[in-house]
Amino acid sequence: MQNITHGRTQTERRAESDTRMIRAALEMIAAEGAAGCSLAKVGIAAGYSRGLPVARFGTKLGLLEAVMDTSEAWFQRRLERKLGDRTGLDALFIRISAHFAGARDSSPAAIAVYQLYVESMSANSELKPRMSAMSERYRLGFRSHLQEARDAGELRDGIDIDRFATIILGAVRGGIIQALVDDRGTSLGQVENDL
Amino acid sequence: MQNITHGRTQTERRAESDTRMIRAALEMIAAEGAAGCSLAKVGIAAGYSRGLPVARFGTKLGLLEAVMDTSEAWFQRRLERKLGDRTGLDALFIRISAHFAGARDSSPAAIAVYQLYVESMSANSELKPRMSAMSERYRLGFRSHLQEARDAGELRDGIDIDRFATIILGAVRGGIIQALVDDRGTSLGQVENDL
DNA sequence: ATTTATTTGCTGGTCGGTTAGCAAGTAAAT
DNA sequence: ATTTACTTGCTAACCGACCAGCAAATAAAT
Repeated sequence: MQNITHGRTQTERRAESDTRMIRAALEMIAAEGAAGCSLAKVGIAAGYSRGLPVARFGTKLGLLEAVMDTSEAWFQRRLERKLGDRTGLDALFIRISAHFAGARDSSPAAIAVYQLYVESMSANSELKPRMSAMSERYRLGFRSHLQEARDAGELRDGIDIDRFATIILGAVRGGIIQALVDDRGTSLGQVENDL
Repeated sequence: MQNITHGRTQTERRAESDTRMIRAALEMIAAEGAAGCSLAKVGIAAGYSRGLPVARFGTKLGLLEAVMDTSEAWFQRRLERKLGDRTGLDALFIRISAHFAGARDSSPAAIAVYQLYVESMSANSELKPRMSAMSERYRLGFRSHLQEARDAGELRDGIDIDRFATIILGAVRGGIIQALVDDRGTSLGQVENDL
């Protein structure tokens, strides 16, 4: 292909408009919730027309799922980079820290995911199975480190690692949500330290 | 007043329509979130016209605040009845349990409050100060029991009761939200036990 | 290499439905 | 009779979604 002056390939165009719309949706969800993130506004905010998001994602649920895809991939990359090859309690703390970090530096992706998560509590029930799956994945992440820790003798006996993983995930989420409501990160580091 | 046949007093009429509308709003918020709770639908669901909620609460925010008033009062009564005159760790556990209990028996009031709480994370920012205040009140509730416990020597030294209260509240809320998303109360009792 | 055909990215008009809120009216209590 | 509870008619704004069609990119034909 020549790509002489300003002509981009169709694939490039599509990729750019996709990422720009997802980014716009991310910020809109983080700022105003899923309800405040309308298809039309996303298109305009991304620099296109109000019709494009529906042409691309089909329906609003489609847009939200694309948002989830992107955000989860983002967090996963970030987490794996931080984890390296650590295991056990060491890895556990890093994993906890990664959850807090996403919210602390106010990454729209992290906030948007939390927003969608809590909204799936009742509304947007179509996202609920996806959110349950995500929770279970997170929980298993904690659980695997607890397992490693127990195998390595880092954990005192008589600890139900399934329960413990659930509690950790709950506490982490509760702390983050609290910090997001009580105006963005006053005591995030504090909570993070005591776990 | 005579109240001869079937005529109720104006105050009674008003009180009944008020409570019926609040109750309808409560259930609607618990089921579909604040966005899905429209003024018109509340009026109809309460057995009146679509216009009454506006006539009574003025604006949607007014309705939501009335909902919060009712729910907080409801929880407060319930809590005080359960607490009795207990103090210290004893009271702490009861207070924790009270939070879980509200969600476990699927009381619309409790669920609606959680819904509004998490939604205030970004949307409906007009409710945010109110939610912050509520959080602080809850946190101080836990803190006071921790204080009593420390004074009574029930607590080991070197514990920052402010931090600890924050963590407890976060963990409780995280656990409840988790249970509400992951389909209503599988592991609520579990989480409750381990605190 | 140039023209033609086809696909694809993108726009904007439009429709049906829902929303919050106001204003004017009716019914009921005082 | 007058105040108060409640209903109904209405408006303007917004929503998700469908659609016809333009323009740029790609493929096929010459």
